[in-house]
Amino acid sequence: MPRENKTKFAVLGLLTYAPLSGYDIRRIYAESLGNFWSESYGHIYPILKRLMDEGLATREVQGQTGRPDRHVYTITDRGREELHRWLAQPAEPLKERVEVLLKVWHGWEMGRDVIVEHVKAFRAEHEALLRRYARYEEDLAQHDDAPAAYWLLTVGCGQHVSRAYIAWCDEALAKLAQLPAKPRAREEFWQPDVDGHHKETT
Amino acid sequence: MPRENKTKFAVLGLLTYAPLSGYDIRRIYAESLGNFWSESYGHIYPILKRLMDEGLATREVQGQTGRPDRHVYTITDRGREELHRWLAQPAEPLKERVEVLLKVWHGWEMGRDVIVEHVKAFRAEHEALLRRYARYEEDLAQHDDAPAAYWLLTVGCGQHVSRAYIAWCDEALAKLAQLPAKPRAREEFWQPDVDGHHKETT
DNA sequence: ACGAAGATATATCCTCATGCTATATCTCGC
DNA sequence: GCGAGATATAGCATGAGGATATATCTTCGT
Repeated sequence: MPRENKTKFAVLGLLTYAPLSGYDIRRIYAESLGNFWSESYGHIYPILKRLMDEGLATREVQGQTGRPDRHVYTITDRGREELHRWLAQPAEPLKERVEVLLKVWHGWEMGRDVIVEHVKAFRAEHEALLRRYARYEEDLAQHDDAPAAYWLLTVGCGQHVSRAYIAWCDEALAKLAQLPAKPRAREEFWQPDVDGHHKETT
Repeated sequence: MPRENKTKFAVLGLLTYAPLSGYDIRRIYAESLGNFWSESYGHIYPILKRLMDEGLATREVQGQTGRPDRHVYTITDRGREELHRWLAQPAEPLKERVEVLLKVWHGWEMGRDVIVEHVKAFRAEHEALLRRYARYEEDLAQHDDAPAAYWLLTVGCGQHVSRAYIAWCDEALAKLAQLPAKPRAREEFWQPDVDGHHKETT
């Protein structure tokens, strides 16, 4: 079975709350779903068109004086069914690409100090995220709609994860401080292990 | 500036440790880098070909009796320079797509119990990951090469994150237990807020 | 001894995802 | 009155992902 287009469901999901245009969706993304679901904005318009073709949404073109027309999409009953079908399915396992870890992994190739900088930057990134989560949490706390309870859960997840990353950064920085600073000497290791004593050159 | 092909550097990075074939790379991925860096195997062979075209690696074809030939790639000095150039650059900010959170976000649309199942499955996924990390950590602890210190750091990160996810799951399950089970009644909320009292129907 | 299952090995295909860019006009502050 | 930024839709090129094709050898159970 081919992979499902997740963007489709993210967009469909937003349409359950109100009829929206592509531009609206993009804006709402940035401040809510964007916390845990990266979206390619260039993908939204094609998806909206497809939703219409498949009968999962209807489009109403609102002519505006001066500005380009607003294409407002409304979810249909079939669209809602399709969303429910997906929501009921188990989520696929997480696939991560943590670039900073790919760099850390090659630490010995580059030398310690470069890695230290990467880890520090990563730490700063997550401190900024935590501040962002706190702001969003405050916003949500103001209206106690039932859906907001679920939205708050997703924010909580981001907070747990960012705190974990920060804790790891601190731990990693402490460990890095005890490693030799020099990068590898070219033929120093990973030789077929015949003699059993390949030490680093400090 | 266009986006950089990260796969290229992941592959190039592995080649710094030994000359490898596409098949080798795929296998090594699965058990080491795969912990934090998902790779599309269908991408590895084209990348290897490109590395050769760009003079970043050389290829040696080892004819084998019976089996297909092994194409073994060796990194060149230019390849190593290219890798170093990338390693020195700051990592791009993390972009996540946590599918389970996208489902949780729509919890009110589906009803509580479906979400509870998703969270439980997510929890199990990370407990399995933690077991995997523990095994890998043991393996690494056996040979105390200098590069292994960096590899251990990446494992530590995975452990922090998985523990954070598990903690969040427990917290979320407790909170979910206190929410009403019923999914939303269609026109119950997100109306333009004229009257200020839209309650859920429990 | 024989077949099934799985490892070894390279490669392609199609779709999804991403980020940049194009295009056009209005609004607001300076 | 002019530039910066918001409003609005859309296309393009490349990166990423996963299923599948192909072919042979090894290992294990029966």
